[in-house]
Amino acid sequence: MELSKNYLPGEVELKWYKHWVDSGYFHSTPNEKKAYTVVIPPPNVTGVLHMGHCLNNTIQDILVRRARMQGFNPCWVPGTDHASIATEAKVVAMLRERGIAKSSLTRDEFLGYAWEWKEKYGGIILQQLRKMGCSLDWERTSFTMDADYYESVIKVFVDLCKKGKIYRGKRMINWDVRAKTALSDEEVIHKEVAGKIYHLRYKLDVPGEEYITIATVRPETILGDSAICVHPKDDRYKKLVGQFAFVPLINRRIPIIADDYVEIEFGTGALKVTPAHDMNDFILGQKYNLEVIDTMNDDGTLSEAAGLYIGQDRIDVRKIITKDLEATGNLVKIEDYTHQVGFSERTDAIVEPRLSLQWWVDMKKIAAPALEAVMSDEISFHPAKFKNLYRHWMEGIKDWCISRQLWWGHRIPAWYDEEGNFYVAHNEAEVNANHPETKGKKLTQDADCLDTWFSSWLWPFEVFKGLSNPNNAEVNYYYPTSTLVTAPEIIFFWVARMIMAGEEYMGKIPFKDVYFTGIVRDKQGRKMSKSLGNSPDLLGLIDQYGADAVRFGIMIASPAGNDLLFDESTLEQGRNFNNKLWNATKLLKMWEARQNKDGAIPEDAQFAMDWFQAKLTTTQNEVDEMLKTFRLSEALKTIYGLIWDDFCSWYLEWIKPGFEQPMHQGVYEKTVEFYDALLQLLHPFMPFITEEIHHTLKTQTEDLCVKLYTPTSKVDDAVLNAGALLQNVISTLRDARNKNQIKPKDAIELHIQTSNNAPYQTIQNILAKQINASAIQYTTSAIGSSIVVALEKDKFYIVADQAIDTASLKENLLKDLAHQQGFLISVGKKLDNEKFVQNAKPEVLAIEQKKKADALARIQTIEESLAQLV
RNA sequence: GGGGGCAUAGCUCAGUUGGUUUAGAGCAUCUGCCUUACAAGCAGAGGGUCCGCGGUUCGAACCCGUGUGCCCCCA
Repeated sequence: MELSKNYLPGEVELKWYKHWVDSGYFHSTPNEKKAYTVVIPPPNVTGVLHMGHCLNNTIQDILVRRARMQGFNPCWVPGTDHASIATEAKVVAMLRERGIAKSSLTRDEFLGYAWEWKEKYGGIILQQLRKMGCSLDWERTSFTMDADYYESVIKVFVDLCKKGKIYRGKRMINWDVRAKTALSDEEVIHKEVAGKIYHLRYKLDVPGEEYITIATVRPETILGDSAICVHPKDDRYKKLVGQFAFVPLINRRIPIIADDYVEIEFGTGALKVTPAHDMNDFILGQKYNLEVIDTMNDDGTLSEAAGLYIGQDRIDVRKIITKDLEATGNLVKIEDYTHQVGFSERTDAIVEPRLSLQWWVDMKKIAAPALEAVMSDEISFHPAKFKNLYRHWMEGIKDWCISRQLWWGHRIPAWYDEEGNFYVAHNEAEVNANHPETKGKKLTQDADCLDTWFSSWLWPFEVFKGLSNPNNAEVNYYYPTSTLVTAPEIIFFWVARMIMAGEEYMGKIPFKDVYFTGIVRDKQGRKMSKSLGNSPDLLGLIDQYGADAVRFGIMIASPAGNDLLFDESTLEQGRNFNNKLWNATKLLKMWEARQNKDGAIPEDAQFAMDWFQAKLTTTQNEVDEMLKTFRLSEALKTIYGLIWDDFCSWYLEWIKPGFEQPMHQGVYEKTVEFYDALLQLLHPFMPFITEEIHHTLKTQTEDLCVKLYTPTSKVDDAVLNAGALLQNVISTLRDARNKNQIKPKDAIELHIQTSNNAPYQTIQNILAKQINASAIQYTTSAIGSSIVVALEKDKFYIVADQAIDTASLKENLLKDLAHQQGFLISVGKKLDNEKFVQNAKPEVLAIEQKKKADALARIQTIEESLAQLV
């Protein structure tokens, strides 16, 4: 079979993914093996694959594939989140394009369109995950609005109400005037905005005093003012406290109060208090029992209560009222002022603080066990630094507003009678049963839906129907899950709440390890986002480089818990690595055709094999350890180095036969075995190419995907050291050749001066091949007209048909000498220090003494070499 | 304003309870090679005030304090 010049990923990837799925390798059912469960952080049903997903799911796939090869029964559950706000926005936009206004539809009609949209466009992302090679169990795809799942969400709501952990309350909330919904704090994005601060004077109802001047960034809200507040220690205003002033334009008489909340230095030191439209003012209003005047409608226009500008948008009103205030002489001045403004994460509308009757989860009542689980390391965070962040948030936790003014989602199971009483139950019949007085009365269900996170917090157990079908065999087998892989930005939205729900409903934590990925940023360190347009087209990249190369590129640059700056050059590196693997395969296939069964395995090849076996085992153990501690990026780097440097650059060159010479069968077969072991180690990271080469090398009885990885035995350190010596000698002599401008094609003669020939004799054939030496001899004295190189305690003389550059040779030796002498001094300082000798551990002392002896020996070798040069 | 994190080579990062050579890797750079798997390659090299200052210690990239700069979360 002729292999192509370069590796071509396209067809290979399609072929193997289909084969894996058809073979049922990704499907899991409970069995006698140990489960390794991962639930995917469900992407929004509206989502398309981006770099964040790519990183996140590559990591999960690495863990899951590794577990599969280690003999676990892995189950990686796919699914999507109904994403109430995002999906509803998409559907509204689609309807608008068709000329249909949401307001013209009934709830059921709208939901009809929404489901239609979901079936047609939703979940594209799940198809895209297949392209990446993700070994998800596709027979278990879940959706947060599946019928059972929906029931469970309702059940949890009713249950928490019964337990008094959900309440209904009027609170200041973040209002999205475009989506006409409340937002949780986490859905508000604060941005710095260049605005203005307006100084306005209010006429005083005090004889002899004319005005008091306040400073505000929101002049349009003065119509809702119900007080002016100053600091009690502010001498400028002391005499005014307890007096009254008039709100300009409408002449409402409001009190002047004092509270140390006010900053004396800020603005004029006098604050207008608008309890209905500012979080802090609301708190002040409650404290001083001030009137709450809600001057805004739910669409951001001014309400009847404002008295003026009714029906006009608050942003337009700001301009108009400024002019009117100027006309009446109430405007003192306008200054530039930069401040934080909240924007809706979904609609980008300026968020308005607004009073509203909403449903809340009393977080203090459910947070304690979830905090304890993480602080006691029952759940481990990787990296651990996120523990602090988590503790801080959990200790200062605030109640969770869970109602959203949307139709797409889980409708709140509360019914109101005409007197405004409300009843929570699974359905209307249950309301009637529990409250006989409601029979025959007209009941109306709450129009709102629950926050999306109120359903996704059940994900780790409800994907196994842990709540809709309690104690079923699957949830008992798969729950708690093993590892959660997610972005640190949703530690509070999702991770913390899943832990709470797990404790509350399963009585068990939902996962043992949480691996926080970094955030994917562009080369300039900016977060990837649609608006910046700096998010690359992932499927295009997969087409261009291959899925394995994309996986490689994103993992190699991805230190645990640190953000990664995405740069396409790492994908190129991944593609080059594919090609390297492919070319090594081509080399082996060439050797396969030229085997020789006669005689024993040559001594130098045997040495190379022993060395690589030891190297492989050592590295396998290192990689095991790294993966156990979630250092995935380091593990990949280690495997990359093992394959490229140790296997390809050293080992294959060492066993390479002369031109068109055969290779001993024993060597060939062992080499194929080595390569297969390397492919297995790499498989979780780069599944496609490894599977392909696994089958190209020879006829296999099983697929690499499910081949069990067996832990390896002990390592022979002596052979590792011998290999390191050989590498060191080769590199040093190649450097000497280079520096003396000996052409690669020109052969040299090498004379070694050493007190112990033995270590060199086993490796001398390889050495000769690697430095292009026609002969290697041993000598007890200096060789004239040669290039001398000092290494350890030994000297090497290179004889070549080449003028010797004594000057550069001398320079190199002197440089080395200076280094060794400097080193000797630093070691000497320690050893001459009595306190060091007294206090240091014996093994540390021994090391220092050996360092000193080695340095002295090396200095002697170098000095002798220098002497010979003159 | 409150909290958390980071600072090591041009870039991205390792550096595992303070001592295994006056700090390592990959990428990038430079030099020489179209050497019979691979120029998407091979061989080799150069490159660092471990952010500044102070302290603890026989010994600090590592521990403590402080300053500076950057990032994130919350208000």
